[in-house]
Amino acid sequence: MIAGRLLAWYDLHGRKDLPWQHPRTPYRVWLSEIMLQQTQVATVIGYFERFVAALPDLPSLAAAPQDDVLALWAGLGYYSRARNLHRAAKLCIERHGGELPRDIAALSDLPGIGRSTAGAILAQAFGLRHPILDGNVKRVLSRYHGVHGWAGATRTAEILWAHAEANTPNERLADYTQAIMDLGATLCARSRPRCDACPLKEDCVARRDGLTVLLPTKKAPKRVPTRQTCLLILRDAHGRVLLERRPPTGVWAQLWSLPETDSIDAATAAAHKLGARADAFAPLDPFVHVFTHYRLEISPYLASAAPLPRVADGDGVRWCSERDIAALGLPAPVKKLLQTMHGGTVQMLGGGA
DNA sequence: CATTCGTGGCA
DNA sequence: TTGCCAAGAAT
Repeated sequence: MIAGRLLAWYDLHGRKDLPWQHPRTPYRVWLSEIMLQQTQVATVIGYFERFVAALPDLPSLAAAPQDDVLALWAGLGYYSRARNLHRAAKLCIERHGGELPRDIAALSDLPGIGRSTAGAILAQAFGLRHPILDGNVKRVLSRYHGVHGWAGATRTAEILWAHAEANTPNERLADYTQAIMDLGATLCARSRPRCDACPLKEDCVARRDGLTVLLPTKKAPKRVPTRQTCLLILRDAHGRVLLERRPPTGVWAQLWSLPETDSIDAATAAAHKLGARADAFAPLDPFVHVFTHYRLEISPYLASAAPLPRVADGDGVRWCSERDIAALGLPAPVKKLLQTMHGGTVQMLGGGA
């Protein structure tokens, strides 16, 4: 059971001078919880003090013009929080006699109050036994219990909520709730946690297994598709290279680039269509170019080529010297490929180090 | 389940 | 400098 150790630690090191703790009225706790959503304590304090100075209780908030509420919120961001807060205050006047309800369902039904915020209000304002699961608690619990998986996934969230529920004590709910958040905000920080000073270090799974840097699990980046293509370097007797203007749409639109084919089998025909005779394509080292939305595996092929007698007249196709190429706007990976080749360091597949 | 919503701090 | 992300909830 971690509650005892957390409370003992909180008594010595916890934050007990936050403005919403004195006095700790339901209205002030609620307001602070909304302001603290996705926002750090240091940022909130000034806004909180100005807000409660202007609107000290729930009825005054409910009666205030929306412009006044938004003005007090200006700069804090996530302005739907302010609109929801205002709406919820009016709903409390209508439904709950001008007070916040002590019932988890009724509380969660108010706009802007989800499961975690409702739990925080009930525990801190009323001393009721309800767990919370904010970012700090997710970090503490995923490390302490060794829970893998992104917290946004349904299954992981279920596990973390179950731990949060099981760890919640029957007494000192306000202090316990503040304690586990304080631990997450100070010692059990995202980077460089201070495990040596942690009251839970003796049986923390992440610390035992050296997993503090891996937990909590980050959201897996979206898998970007991989595409493959062949770029043809057709070089004539003068060292010139055949370039082709790319189509008006798609990647590298309208830039000059190397001729492109889906597979090397189509290379000879593609070259002929562009007005060049070439065969014996030699593979160079493939490389990867990463776009925001996909990664492109590029397989370059080199061949000696000659312009056909009926060579294309330059519209969309041209033979370029090294100097010509330098003056054109080539895609970065194509430019690099040609520079590498001209530099003489090009590696043939299977022949290099 | 992914996206959107604001701003400031920090690596 | 850029990217990540911090006391989430609504859609």
